[in-house]
Amino acid sequence: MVENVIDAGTTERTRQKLLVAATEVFAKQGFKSSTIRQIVTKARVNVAAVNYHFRDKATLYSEVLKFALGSILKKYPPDMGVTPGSTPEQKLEAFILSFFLRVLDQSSGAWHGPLMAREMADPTSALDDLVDHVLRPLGDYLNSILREFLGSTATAPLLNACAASVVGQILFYRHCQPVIAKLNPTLTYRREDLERLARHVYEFSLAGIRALAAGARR
Amino acid sequence: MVENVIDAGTTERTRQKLLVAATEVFAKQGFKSSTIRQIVTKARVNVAAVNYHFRDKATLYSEVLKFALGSILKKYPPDMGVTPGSTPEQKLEAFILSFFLRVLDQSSGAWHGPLMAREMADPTSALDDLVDHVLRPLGDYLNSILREFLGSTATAPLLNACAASVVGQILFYRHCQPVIAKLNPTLTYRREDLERLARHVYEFSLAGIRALAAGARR
DNA sequence: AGACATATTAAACGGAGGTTTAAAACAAAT
DNA sequence: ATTTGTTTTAAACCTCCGTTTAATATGTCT
Repeated sequence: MVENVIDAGTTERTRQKLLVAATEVFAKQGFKSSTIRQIVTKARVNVAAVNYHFRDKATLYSEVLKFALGSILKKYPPDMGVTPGSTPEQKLEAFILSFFLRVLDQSSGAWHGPLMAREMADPTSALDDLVDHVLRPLGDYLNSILREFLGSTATAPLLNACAASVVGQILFYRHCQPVIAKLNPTLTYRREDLERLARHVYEFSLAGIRALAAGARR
Repeated sequence: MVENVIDAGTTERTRQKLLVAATEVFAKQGFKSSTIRQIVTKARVNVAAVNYHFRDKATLYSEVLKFALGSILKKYPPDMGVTPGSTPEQKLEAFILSFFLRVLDQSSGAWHGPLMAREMADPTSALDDLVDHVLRPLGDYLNSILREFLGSTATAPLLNACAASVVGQILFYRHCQPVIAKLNPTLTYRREDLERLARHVYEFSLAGIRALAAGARR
């Protein structure tokens, strides 16, 4: 049993290797379709490692989700590049761009987008944490920006509908990516492409919000 | 002919019972997580029935998808209630409302919305047909409406971006329904609610489109 | 009635998946 | 060097799934 020469002595612990490999597999295939044997093969560890270091497959998934979400908001904070004194327009544009980068970042090891998209569309028990710690604060922040456009008398349904309009335009590119790739094969998601898409959504939304603000004031 | 009491001795053929049961199971759980034994139990037929009447699980799924999509477009055609002579505004509003009804219709046996959402986010080999026969024609029709606003000189990227903005606002309510239910538990999807949401998306989008049309003309 | 195609059924097959086990390897401390 | 606790390993276990089989039932036509 001493014929193991593949790696001799990395310092990376097995647990960490499993987390990294599992993140990619879960992001690409979802919880149910991913198999423990796929994960341990990619991590180059034994089949029993998952059940030893984590209790079972579900616990591993939950740990992966927590880890991925913690790092994504650190990398692209919602208020990136703006100060409290910035204009509402600047805040909105920054929110939209950072949102685009967050969900469509394709740099290596950025599996946050696919992971969250899967969790939203096909929730596991881990969704509650996701909503409480990430999505609700994000929505509240967007609403605070929108209130600056719509005035303090704006009704909650109007605020929510506008927030949905902004976020929906962005998430479309994530949730429908397979379809978009077929309908529009030339579309890519490099940094510059995302900035162009973000600018479109910003201009489109700004006009929509201002029109509804004018309507509400009447 | 679809809604019938479950009765051991009805004249409903096994094949039809399988289609109905499979539609619900696939819509609720997705292709991979659904099992043949779940489907045949709900249909009250033998385990071998799927492989006898359809060739295998994948073919059954593909038939389910085809059947569900055929009926939904018949029920809510994209141009419902408008004539070729209608104004662009009327066409756009009709397109948005029919889209909302199509993806969020909650009448019993309406599993089209969840089915398509799953297929878009996590495609099987059936996606190709879906794109060619349903989604591409739908997109072309929306583009033809948008061209009436943006002028014949509008670039393809601008048209596509506007189409994405319109469709994205609608699909948000479908793809993120689990999250929306947690953030905004009071939101319901009765016919009147969908008409209100459609009106919001229409007004929001109309302002966005007109602003971009003005910008493009400059 | 008999003959023939079509449907249905219970049972089993083969494979894959998550998990467990028990032995071996390793590390640190005595 | 021996002990002790932790980690890794190969192998097996057991369940569930999609599919097949071979026998039985159900019609249909003459």
